[in-house]
Amino acid sequence: MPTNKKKTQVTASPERRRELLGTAAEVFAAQGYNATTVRKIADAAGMLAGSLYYHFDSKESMLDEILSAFLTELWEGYDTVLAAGLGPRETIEALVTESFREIDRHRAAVAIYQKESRHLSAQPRFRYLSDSQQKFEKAWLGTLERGVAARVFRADLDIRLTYRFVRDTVWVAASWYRPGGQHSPEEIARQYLSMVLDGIAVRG
Amino acid sequence: MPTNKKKTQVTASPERRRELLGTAAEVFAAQGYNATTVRKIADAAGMLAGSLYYHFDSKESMLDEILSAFLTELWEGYDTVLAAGLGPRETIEALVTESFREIDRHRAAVAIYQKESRHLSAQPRFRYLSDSQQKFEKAWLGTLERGVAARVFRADLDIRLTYRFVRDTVWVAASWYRPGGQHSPEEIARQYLSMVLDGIAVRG
DNA sequence: TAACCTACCAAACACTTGTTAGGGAAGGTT
DNA sequence: AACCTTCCCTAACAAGTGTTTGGTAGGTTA
Repeated sequence: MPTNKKKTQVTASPERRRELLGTAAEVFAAQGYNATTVRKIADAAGMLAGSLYYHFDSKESMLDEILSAFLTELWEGYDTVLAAGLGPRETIEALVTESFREIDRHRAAVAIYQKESRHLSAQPRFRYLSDSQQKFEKAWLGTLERGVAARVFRADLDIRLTYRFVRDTVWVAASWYRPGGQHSPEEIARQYLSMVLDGIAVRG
Repeated sequence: MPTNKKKTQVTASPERRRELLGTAAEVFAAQGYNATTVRKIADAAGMLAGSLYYHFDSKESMLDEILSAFLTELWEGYDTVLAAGLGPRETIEALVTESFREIDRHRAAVAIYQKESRHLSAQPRFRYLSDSQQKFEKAWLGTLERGVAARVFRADLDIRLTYRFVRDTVWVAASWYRPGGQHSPEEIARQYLSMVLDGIAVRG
């Protein structure tokens, strides 16, 4: 018999885990990770604080699971886009669209990631956050550089500034986006791309 | 003799208060408000936790003072711009430039504001955060609408989306901006404006 | 010198925090 | 009927939290 299983995972059902992680993510996103007590999570889930430890072995592991699940799915989509061999502009368009779809699916996780990733990435357990961020930068910055070289993106801008600009414009949307609103993720992506690529000024 | 003074403000010197608020703001910005203990602040200030209460009457009042001081100064600058009677495009340019100057001066406060304002604004004590946000929206959204009417901004974009776009792209900069870097606030503002107004794509 | 003020320390307080241990009810399996 | 599994509760724990109280070294004033 295998003995190295986590004790809390021996009998807990995966569906219930996902359900609880969902409510935990909502509370984390709304109140912030540190301001969220396990009792608040338990309240939102309709149970008592101690009962959470039947499914998870710590508050931190809930956060871990939420973030890593999100990043795993995110990179699935990104890698598909990056492997498609598109041109720079089309790659940016696809990445932005994919990002908004991800915000649509993992709104809470994205919000948490935005608020907490900076000071979490120092912890060894959340090392994968920095790794992801580096991969992220490589993908976006590389695409922008290709675009400048191919003369589809302007060459007179500081490219790192442009990178941060594009990156931020996409992800901060998670702070106000609500699924089921009047705009679909694809529509929001279209408008964002239109602004980033062509600007908001009327062309003279 | 006046008796309605706050007890902790009777003898504390304002200079020392500002000094301590500065280090507190740094710690809040780096670790997050809730994750920051008063002992950490005291450590950073080279004193013991209890000694902070000679200058301030609570941890929350430190946060309050940091945020309200920032917003007061911010609106001083904004109101000057808005009262200048500039055209829509020039108003946007001036607001963005002013914002980056504010980020330069109150980097920590801006970072705190960004992370915490959402869930703080529910508290009655921080009501002024919502007030400020409303004023903010009125100023920016109004200017954008004027610009669309005057045909200097595109009419084919969702204006609320544009507002969020412009607003967010400016303020998230506080999360990566470091004073004394290679770009001055004005230079960063110039490049941001160039991207927002004209886009990053090469004009065909 | 004596009284006073400023700015801090030392030590504790009541409370909240994440977490654990043991138990038990419901329902399925043998 | 006995047993097992799943899922939660009750009740407590130790550590950490913001805050208070009383004291005190050193400078300033009377």
